[in-house]
Amino acid sequence: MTETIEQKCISKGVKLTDQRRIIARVISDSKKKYGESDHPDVDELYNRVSQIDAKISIATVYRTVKLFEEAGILTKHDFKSGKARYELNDDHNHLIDIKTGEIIEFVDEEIEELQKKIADKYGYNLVDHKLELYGIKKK
Amino acid sequence: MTETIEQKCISKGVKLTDQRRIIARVISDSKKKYGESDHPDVDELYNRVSQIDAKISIATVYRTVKLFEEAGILTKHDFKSGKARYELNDDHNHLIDIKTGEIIEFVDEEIEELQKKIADKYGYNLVDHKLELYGIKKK
DNA sequence: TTATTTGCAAACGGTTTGCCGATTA
DNA sequence: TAATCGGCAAACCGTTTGCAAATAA
Repeated sequence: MTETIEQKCISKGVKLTDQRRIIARVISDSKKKYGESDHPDVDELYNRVSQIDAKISIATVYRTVKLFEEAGILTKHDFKSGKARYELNDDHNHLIDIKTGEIIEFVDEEIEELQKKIADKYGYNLVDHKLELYGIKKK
Repeated sequence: MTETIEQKCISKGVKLTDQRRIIARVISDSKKKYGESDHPDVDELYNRVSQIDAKISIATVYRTVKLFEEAGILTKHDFKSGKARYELNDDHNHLIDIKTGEIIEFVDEEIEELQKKIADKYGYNLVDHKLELYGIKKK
C-alpha cells in the first residue's frame, strides 16, 4: 500500500490533530466501506465522522478537506450537483451515469497521451486535467 | 451562420420576451465583442444586459440562462472559480491557463472518438462529456 | 509557551423562489 | 383570455470566518 494520509500530512508539514486523524481515517476507509466509486460530499463525510466523534463540527470538516486538498492529498470534484465531492488524489477519470448518478472510474493511457500532446500543441505544459463522461447504460 | 438563439427558442417552444431577446443578443454578441474565449458569468451578463435595459433584474438573467441551458442552447461551465459561466452550446473543450485564467477552446476528433469508445467499453452511450486541461505556458 | 486549531454561530455569495402585477401567444 | 413571465425582496444552501477556548509541537 502507498502512504497513508497521516504520513502525507507529516511529510507536508501539516499538523495532525485528533479531528484530522479521524477525518483522514474516514476518507481512507471510504472506498473499503462504501465501494470503489465513493465520492462523498462534505455533509456525507460529516455524517460518517460524527459516528466516530459526534463533537467534531462541520466547519472542521470543511477546513480539513480544504487543507488536504491544498496539500495535494485530496481531489475536489464538482460534477453536476451543486456540492463538492472529495476523494483521495489519484489520476483517473469519471464516467457518470446520468440516470442513476453511479460513478465509474477509469484510466486510459491513450487519452492521457493525447491530452499532453494537445496542451503541447498550444504551447502549454499540462499540469492538471479533468475528463468527465456522462452516459446512459445500454440495454 | 447557424440558427440564432431566437430561432432556437422558437423551434423549441420557448416563449420570447423582450428580456429574453436582449439576453440572447448579449450572449450572441459576446464572442464578437469580447473575444473568442468569452465565458461570462451571470454577474457579467447582467452588467452587459443592464447597459441595454437597466430595468432587467438579475433574477431574470438567472432564470433565462437556466431556461436556455435546459433548452440545449447554452452550456454551463464550472471550471475552478465558484460561479457558473455560460457560452453558446458548441462542442469543444477548454484549455485553461492556470496563471492568467485565459481560456483556449479546442476540438480534437481523435479525443472525441476515444471518449465514445471508452463509454462503449463500459456499456454506455455517451450523451455528454467535459474535458478541461489546465496548463502553464511554455517559455 | 506560542502558534495553530476547533466549535460555535453568524456572515457570505451565488442562486432560487413566492408573490403579484405585466406581458406573450 | 389563459398561461406564462418578470421585478422585487426574502429565502436558500453550501461554504467561510471571527472569536475565545482548547490543543499540538
